[in-house]
Amino acid sequence: MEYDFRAIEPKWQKKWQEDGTYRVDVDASRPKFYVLDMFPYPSGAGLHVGHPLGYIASDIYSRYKRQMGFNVLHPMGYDAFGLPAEQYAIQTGQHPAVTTEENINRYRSQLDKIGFSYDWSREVRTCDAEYYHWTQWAFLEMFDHWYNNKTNKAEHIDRLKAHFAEHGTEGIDAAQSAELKFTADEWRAMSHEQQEQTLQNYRLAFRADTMVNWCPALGTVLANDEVKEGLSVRGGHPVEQKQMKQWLLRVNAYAQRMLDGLDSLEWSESLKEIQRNWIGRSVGAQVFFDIAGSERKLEIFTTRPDTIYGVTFMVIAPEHQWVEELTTEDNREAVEAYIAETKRRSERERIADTKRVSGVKTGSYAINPFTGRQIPIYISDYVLASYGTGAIMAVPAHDSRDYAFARHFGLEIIPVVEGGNLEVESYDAKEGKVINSEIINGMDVKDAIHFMFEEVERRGLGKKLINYRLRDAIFSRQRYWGEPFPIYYKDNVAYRLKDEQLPLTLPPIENFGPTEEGEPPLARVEGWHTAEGYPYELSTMPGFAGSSAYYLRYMDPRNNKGLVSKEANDYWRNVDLYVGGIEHATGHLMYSRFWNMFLYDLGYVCEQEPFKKLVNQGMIQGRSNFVYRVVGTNSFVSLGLKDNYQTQEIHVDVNIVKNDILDLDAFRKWRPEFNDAEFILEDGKYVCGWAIEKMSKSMFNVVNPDYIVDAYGADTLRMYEMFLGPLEQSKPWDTNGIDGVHKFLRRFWGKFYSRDGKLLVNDEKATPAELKVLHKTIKKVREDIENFSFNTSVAAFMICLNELGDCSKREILEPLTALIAPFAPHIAEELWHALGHETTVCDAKYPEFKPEYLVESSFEYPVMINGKLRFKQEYALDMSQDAIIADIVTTDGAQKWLEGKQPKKIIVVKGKIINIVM
RNA sequence: GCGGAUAUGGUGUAAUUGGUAGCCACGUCAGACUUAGGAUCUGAUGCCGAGAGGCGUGGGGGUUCGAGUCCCUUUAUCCGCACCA
Repeated sequence: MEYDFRAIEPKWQKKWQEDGTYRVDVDASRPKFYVLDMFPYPSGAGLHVGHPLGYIASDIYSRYKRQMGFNVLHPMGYDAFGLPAEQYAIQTGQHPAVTTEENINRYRSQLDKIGFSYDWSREVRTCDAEYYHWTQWAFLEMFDHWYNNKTNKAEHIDRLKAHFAEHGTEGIDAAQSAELKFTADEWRAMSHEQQEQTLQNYRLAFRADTMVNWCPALGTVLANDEVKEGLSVRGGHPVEQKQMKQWLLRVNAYAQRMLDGLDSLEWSESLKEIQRNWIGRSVGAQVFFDIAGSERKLEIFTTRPDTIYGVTFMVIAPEHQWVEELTTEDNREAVEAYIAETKRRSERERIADTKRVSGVKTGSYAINPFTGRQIPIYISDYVLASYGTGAIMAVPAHDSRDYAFARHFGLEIIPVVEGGNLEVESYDAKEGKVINSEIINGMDVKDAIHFMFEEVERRGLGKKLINYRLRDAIFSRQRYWGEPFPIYYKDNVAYRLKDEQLPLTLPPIENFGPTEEGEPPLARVEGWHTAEGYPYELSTMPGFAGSSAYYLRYMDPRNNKGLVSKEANDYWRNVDLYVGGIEHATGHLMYSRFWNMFLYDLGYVCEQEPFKKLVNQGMIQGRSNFVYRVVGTNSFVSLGLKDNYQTQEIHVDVNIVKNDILDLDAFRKWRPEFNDAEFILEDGKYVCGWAIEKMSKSMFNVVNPDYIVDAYGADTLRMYEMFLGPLEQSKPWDTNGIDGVHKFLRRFWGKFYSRDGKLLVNDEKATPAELKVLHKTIKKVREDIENFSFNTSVAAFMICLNELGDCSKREILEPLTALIAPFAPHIAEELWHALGHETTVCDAKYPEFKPEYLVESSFEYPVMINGKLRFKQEYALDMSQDAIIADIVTTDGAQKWLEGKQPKKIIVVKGKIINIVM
């Protein structure tokens, strides 16, 4: 009987679904394990062969953990709100809800064919009202809370109000947009509107005027992680800086906790490093500089207070709030021109020529608080309004940017640290002896920095400050297809809806574009206001809103009283294993951690970190194939002969090429213009060229998993994707090796059934050699699964089969079937039943490794390492196989050690001792 | 510029973690069976060399009895951040 995967796979998929094999529930009697995939955005293109890579790996791990006796939560859902669906809607007029539904159905049918062990009863979709109810709820909780730096957690806004009423800002250390100071009397004297305005300075979800990334082409603002090199990540449209009133999340409040939390996580070092960079903690000093002839003090931030004696000028950003004030009459024209030009240049242009030095004098002077000297204040776009205070003290001798600026404008350069050659470049290193600096002369730079932190505070010039590059997340999008804000406005004050008014559902709409006045699409909806007629917020939430807490919702997806019940959360706690792409490092993975920590502060969840262990699967690139058309003809020349002709390279659909050999008939049928194509073959074959490129429709290199499943079966697809190489590594999809894996499954089948369909399995006793092969495989595969080294475990299965020869003994095959089940669940299920089992193989105990089968003799043996003898307890796995037993010991150390001892064996390789067996 | 990662046959990769480099596959070659093969099975296959033998883990150096693995240096590729004061 042949291995008929086309019959087997649908049969078991149907059975699993009918039986609810993968349904899980809270079960206090068993340990839990939570395995999560990053849920997909259901795009119109469907899944390609790269998407399931991570899903297969996590599925193998889930199934393995389940067989190990864990109660495994392994859910799946859809991140269904988002820009592409809306863009598509604008183009076609189709409602995003309709296209999203279609896409989801397509995804589901593709996923189902691969045999995943998802508990689909827990499916969530971020665009369902019953789901985004809890996204809105979490937002309102943030609106109602502020961050207390003293207790280091979020607290209710009412406590803050009460404090203000009694003590004003005295004694408050809060995460805030701007540092405010007022007394209780002043607070009480404020109008309601003013008080609300003030509270926005503290709320964790707040509304503020900020500089935002505005993308005119998309008609919306974008978060920092949605912009790359001045272009939008989605669509690649130019992005400009613009002042707008927006909702924001005070992510910055959690910067330190998010930084500290990284140490406890089992994430790759590179991913943690990306997050550390993104948080961008830097310790420095806030220093106020007096301005000549003004009451004002110019606030700057510096990490190098030790160089303050070398400050010869100041620079403020073109967007700095005091630009106007600091500009003197005779410089006004030049300053205005400079600012106009800066505005005209896009963010992208600014980034592109960072080498260009530009700037303009304000005409004002600051006073160096340590030297008392007057120094000019400049405006330049190399200082960013968004970092620190938007103003710097310039030390041209020890900062390369200040150096370039000083050189360009002929400003003074005073060295204050010994080292480097200031004729050529600045000396930026934080090491050396301080000079020309009165009170700190002769100190080492590192000591001087610490000394100056204290000195600045002693003199009342400022204080030591920790600055984070992580910025508060802009939370509103001027779009339709997202979660509505449960917010309405009255007298220009934002109010929240009551919990029982949630969810505020997204109203239907026909025209998805912005209005003529440039307002978001929701402005078109008549009746988009409360019962009393107060207008709702018009923008919607960004893509990351829905994905920030979805892992919590899976724990209790149908709960209509809360995001997740305490019971469910106490049991499932957090995600033990999270598998997904590294592209979410600074987006989703940051926001989720923030969101989770916030809910943790409020006591809704019991774990501070959402994702304990995280594995980033590599990207699967496309492998394109080419044919070579002889120029001016319709004949195509095979790769090896193409140099004899003048040819033109044409992408050919990889689905009609196998092992780089072109299917000629399929090619002729592929496109009308190739109907009468002729071929110049080598060895009777047409060999195609190839290249590694991004998987995309236009390169005809997209491989649909459905196609692989139809041709080889889901089990082959699963094992082959794992066999391709290490999970974390990016690699091109290449179907060339798939036959090997498929052949392996056929041979595995062949152990159970003869060609004429007779069951070969017998109850003969297995030999020690066969048991050794089996247990060697069990040991290897179990270790590999724990290490996410799935490619080597697939290889181990193949070796096992090679070594077993024609053994068809139940004693061997039964554990082997259970062992392979996570990788190839369909064939394993079929064969498991052929062995006479009634229950599903998913619950078969995962075979245990018994070392006694591997060991002929177990002993401690010494190994020569760097002339020292080290003892190792090891299993003697073929240790002596090809080694030579030496008669004479040649190494001095070994000879000394061996005096008076009787070694059994001395293993020598090429005349050198490898180990000594006593 | 800063930070991180990677580099092994014609290809994807493996290496008991410092101990015989190239496991397992793909591909290629040869053979068997077959009307046939893009099926199946068997064998060979790092490179040079007829052979003995020599050379081999991006390049150069070092530590070691012994290095793909550790150290220094250099090159290339990929990824992240980037006027962050």
